[in-house]
Amino acid sequence: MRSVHHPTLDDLRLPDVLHALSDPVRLDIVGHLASAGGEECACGALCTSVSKSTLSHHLKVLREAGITRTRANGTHRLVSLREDELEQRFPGLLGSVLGAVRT
Amino acid sequence: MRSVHHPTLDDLRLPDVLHALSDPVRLDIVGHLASAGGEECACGALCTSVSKSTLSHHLKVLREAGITRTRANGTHRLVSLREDELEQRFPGLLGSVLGAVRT
DNA sequence: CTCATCGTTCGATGCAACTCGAACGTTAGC
DNA sequence: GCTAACGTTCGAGTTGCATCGAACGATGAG
Repeated sequence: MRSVHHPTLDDLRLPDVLHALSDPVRLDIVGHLASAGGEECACGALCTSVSKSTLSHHLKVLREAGITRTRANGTHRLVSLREDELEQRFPGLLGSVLGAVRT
Repeated sequence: MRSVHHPTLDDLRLPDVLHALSDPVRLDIVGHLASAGGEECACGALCTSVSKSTLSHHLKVLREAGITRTRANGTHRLVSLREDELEQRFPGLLGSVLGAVRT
């Protein structure tokens, strides 16, 4: 597959991150990823409420905002949270969002 | 003046708060309010890069998301952050955003 | 090689958001 | 009252975003 682009930490911008997190579907995806802890979550398992093209779009938004990392594994993709990196770039942000999402 | 509506803490929703914070102009406004500490900031002093109608729109978005409080004082309005209430509803969220905005 | 699976991309659609200027209250002061 | 200052609301224009189905590539299995 063609390798997908992941922004570096310095390229992350706060408005983009907040915008990526402001959509209920994406917030749900991030919540699932967080509760999975490590690296996993094939795309199809992340959200069943939207079509696969819509899901692909949301994963792209999250990836380009720097929130998730996607790597290929055979015919499917594994998506994971860039939790440690985000903590370094925007300390406490993801943690507080994840805390708030469980309400 | 007709009193404006402010949502109660229970009515605040995370996606709305994140969306309100995802716009650079509004993020700038929130940053100014935070650096002011207490209650002040007449609307006109918050942002000079947009027209007054646009500024009014952004302040409405912030207010309806539960991020700011607006009260009338004669011919102008005083806007303040609902910092303590937000901390209670979404612990750590506003603090981490304010920390990230100073970058 | 062929085929099924998984995900991306494309094109289109509908809706929401940002922006502005103009017009409209509201209020304070004269 | 009249006027000036401040902010909101309205109408309009432009843009961006979420969503879907269909078509396309890439990969592993048989």
